[in-house]
Amino acid sequence: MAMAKITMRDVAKYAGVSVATVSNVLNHNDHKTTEATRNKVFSAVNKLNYKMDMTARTLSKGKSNLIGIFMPQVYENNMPGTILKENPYYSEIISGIEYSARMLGYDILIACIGSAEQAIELTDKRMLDGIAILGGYEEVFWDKVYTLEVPIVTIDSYNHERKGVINVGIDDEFGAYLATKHLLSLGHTNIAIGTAILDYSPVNQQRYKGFISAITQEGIDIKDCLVIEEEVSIKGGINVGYRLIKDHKDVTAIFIVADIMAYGLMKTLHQFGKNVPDDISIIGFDDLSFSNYTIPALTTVRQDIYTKGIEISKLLIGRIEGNMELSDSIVMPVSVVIRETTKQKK
Amino acid sequence: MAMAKITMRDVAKYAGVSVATVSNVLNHNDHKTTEATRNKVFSAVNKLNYKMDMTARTLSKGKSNLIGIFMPQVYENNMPGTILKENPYYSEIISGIEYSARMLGYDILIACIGSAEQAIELTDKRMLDGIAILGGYEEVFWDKVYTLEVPIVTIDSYNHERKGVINVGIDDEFGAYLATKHLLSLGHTNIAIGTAILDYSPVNQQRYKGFISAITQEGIDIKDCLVIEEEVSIKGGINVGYRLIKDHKDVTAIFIVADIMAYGLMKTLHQFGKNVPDDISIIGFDDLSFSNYTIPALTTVRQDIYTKGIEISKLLIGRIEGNMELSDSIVMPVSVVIRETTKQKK
DNA sequence: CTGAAAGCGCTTACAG
DNA sequence: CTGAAAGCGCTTACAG
Repeated sequence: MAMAKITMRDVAKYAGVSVATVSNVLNHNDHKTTEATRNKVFSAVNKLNYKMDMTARTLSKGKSNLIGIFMPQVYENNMPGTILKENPYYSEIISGIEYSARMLGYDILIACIGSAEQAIELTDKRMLDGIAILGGYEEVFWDKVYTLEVPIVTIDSYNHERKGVINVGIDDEFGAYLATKHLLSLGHTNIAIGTAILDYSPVNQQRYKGFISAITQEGIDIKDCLVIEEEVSIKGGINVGYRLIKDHKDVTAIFIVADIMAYGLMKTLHQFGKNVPDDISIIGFDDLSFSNYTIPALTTVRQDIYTKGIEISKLLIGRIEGNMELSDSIVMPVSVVIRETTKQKK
Repeated sequence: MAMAKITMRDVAKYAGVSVATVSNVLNHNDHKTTEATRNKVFSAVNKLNYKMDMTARTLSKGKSNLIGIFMPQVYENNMPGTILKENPYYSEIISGIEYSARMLGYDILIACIGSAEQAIELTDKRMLDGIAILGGYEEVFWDKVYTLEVPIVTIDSYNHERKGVINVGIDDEFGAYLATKHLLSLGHTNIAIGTAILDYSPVNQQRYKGFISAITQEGIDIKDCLVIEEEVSIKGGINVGYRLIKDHKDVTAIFIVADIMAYGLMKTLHQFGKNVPDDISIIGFDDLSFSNYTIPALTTVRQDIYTKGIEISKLLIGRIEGNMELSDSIVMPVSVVIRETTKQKK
């Protein structure tokens, strides 16, 4: 039953040429072959339904055409999980990375990693041509990962420059500024911010800066603004809600740094009988595809997550292939999309 | 800068043994080596920080320890996307597959595929040891894919048996039966079902059967029940809502076959000023992690998606490794979780 | 332009 | 128990 595998040898024999020539034809080293030879080879390939063995090619070229997408292994309720499962942001971005990589001739290996060592090991043992790293990690993680000699692209990182790593990010500060401006323009003055733990999140430090600029620019004392730091997840958003309800009945608007947190926040506010946006206006960040469908629909800062994924592959592969023009870090645009969770202050 | 790669040769030399012996030690062919030899080898491995080159190993063993997760390439608004991005069901299941595979020593390659040929090509060229196929496809797709000689596990398939392929599924019929029973127990008699296009979805044919059983058992004429067929997505759910609003003001409860559709349905009903559950009760299917946080929280049929992913890897790898005891198709349990979208009929 | 040969880093009979 | 050698299916100088 198991048919013998068709190799280049078979193709070579069938076409009446050498294995080296088949290789040259298939690798489009056209200056090394004549058209007649190429035709013979291609027709043999079709006839025999030959498929290149990427494993052999990888071993011999030292290049796998495989890129790794690494993301943090997380635990909730003691169950191992992944950021993939927790936050649709990652599904959307991976979707873009995969599509674009495939178009460029690369396959995707995904893995959740608990340490830099795991990332390094996988990269080495699978001979990955490059890796994209999703999620936030501590400084020491990056120090280790950066010893890898393959191209790396980080996403939303703020400390890549020192190592010459490429990053695909957005203007977090400006996005937060716009969000806060929007709240301000609606007449709100008692505005809170719901954010990730700032000490651990450079991204959110940027967003907080944007928040401060807008607030300060309006002549409001930033010290009067409530800052609530919680985990970036639905549960984190729920907690933001509790803390808001508990002591701060005077807050009329909140900028919350992730749509996923906004979902949790809305849930808590609803539980406590608060109406959004009548009692409190909310603006999120990300514009996850679901945000258009919450009730009420979430006003948020939009970033084009899928396109971000596409750019990640383009840059990473650009660098892998030595195309340095394509290999600079990029900052993608943000904009606010106004839906139903923000409203003029009463 | 680029350090020379450490290979088995280096380890062998350092340990003062042959490459074959290193290989035997590392592959735990313990009956072929003495403890003393093993110790020498392991300490050389540590000393040199040797990492097995999986590419070489794959080529030589014909086994990659790589498994493929394939899912459909979809398009929305002419943009290429993936089911990953559209439906959290897939993120959750992939999360489980990845975790379990990793624990068992396998890595994961993901790819969106537009045809059976792509699946076959990837499997061949990457020498995948086995594949998990997510999503629904036409008969002809399966006919082609089943020519592959590696183990395959399908998810929620109803036509795998003829080919001896393993499947991980749930009791769709029973789940739907329970859902409908729940609605019935609340006094509803005019119950609709929102489903995928039945002709294309064996899974939903099963669910429809469960719906029919419950309805019929109650003495209600199934012909009086509204059946609305739409795509499984938020947009599909929105359309279910439109169609429900348009002509069927007498329906007081609906069973909708996917939580993701329920989200869209709730959105439409809200837009038209219908209150859930006061005006209409909704029960979904899946229990996506977000379903606990919709407003109101969604009553639904729970399946443990993450665990399903874990089982998929276990079965697939079990079969890859020839452990046939572990290799039967399994049907995982379902249960209804009552939250806030269903209510006693007024 | 084409081919013979060595090499990529492993594994696996086979001899000893 | 250990090692020399062939082989997995490619690519890549090198000769011709």
